[in-house]
Amino acid sequence: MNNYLVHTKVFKALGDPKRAMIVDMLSCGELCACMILEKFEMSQSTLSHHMKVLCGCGLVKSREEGKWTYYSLDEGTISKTKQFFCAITSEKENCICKENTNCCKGCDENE
Amino acid sequence: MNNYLVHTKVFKALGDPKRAMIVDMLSCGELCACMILEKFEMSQSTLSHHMKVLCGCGLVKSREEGKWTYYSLDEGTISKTKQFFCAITSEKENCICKENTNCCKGCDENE
DNA sequence: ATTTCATATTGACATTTTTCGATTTGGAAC
DNA sequence: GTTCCAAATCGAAAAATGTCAATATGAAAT
Repeated sequence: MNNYLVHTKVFKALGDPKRAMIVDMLSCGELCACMILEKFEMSQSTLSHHMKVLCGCGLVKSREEGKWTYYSLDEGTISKTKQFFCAITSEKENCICKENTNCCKGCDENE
Repeated sequence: MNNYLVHTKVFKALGDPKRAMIVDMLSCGELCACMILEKFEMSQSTLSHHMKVLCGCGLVKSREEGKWTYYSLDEGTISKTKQFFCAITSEKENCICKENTNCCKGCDENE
């Protein structure tokens, strides 16, 4: 009935245009932080923060190699998020709209 | 190359678990504000604010009837958002990762 | 016209987010 | 072991967000 939090974290991450652009960039394959930074007008620490948000929600994976960090999309999270998006936007048997009154009270507090 | 803002606004709206739940509820058909309010532990003014955010990004439509306001999902926005999500997460010919350096500077300022 | 009821708006406050410059960490190259 | 460089973390400031109580709006019923 819950774990909305897990999926909405992904949406929140994609809710920032710069992060959505970073995801777009990574769609063709992994890139190191410095490559991404080159394309944007933002400080290195800000980029690092955005990457942390993207990794934190599971949308992006990171891989260290020497002094470089390579980022790439996590296909598992992507397909789960698509499923979730479809689920909440399409009619279904066991919809929460059919549950008892107050079913949603407190559903969003960490799992 | 841009209008990321239009779509990320939808993600931002879905980035709040309560709003995602509201969308889920509306997936089976329109509901009036009081019906939605019944299911949640939040004040009436807070709900009204959340509905404004959902309508503001185009995900939800509102219809007034007497003193009631009915809300329903906007299928057009839903399918456009799905398309956008697929676009930024899958490899493509004209990906921004292939564009010139600094292509993304300022792309996110209102269109 | 008054009252009632559903919803929107306002004003305030606490929390979260975005951003930066400065500093730290840790691998590579010298 | 120093130096150099990529990236992460820290600390702080500004902006945005979530929330509520109080008030306003506006349609319906009396």
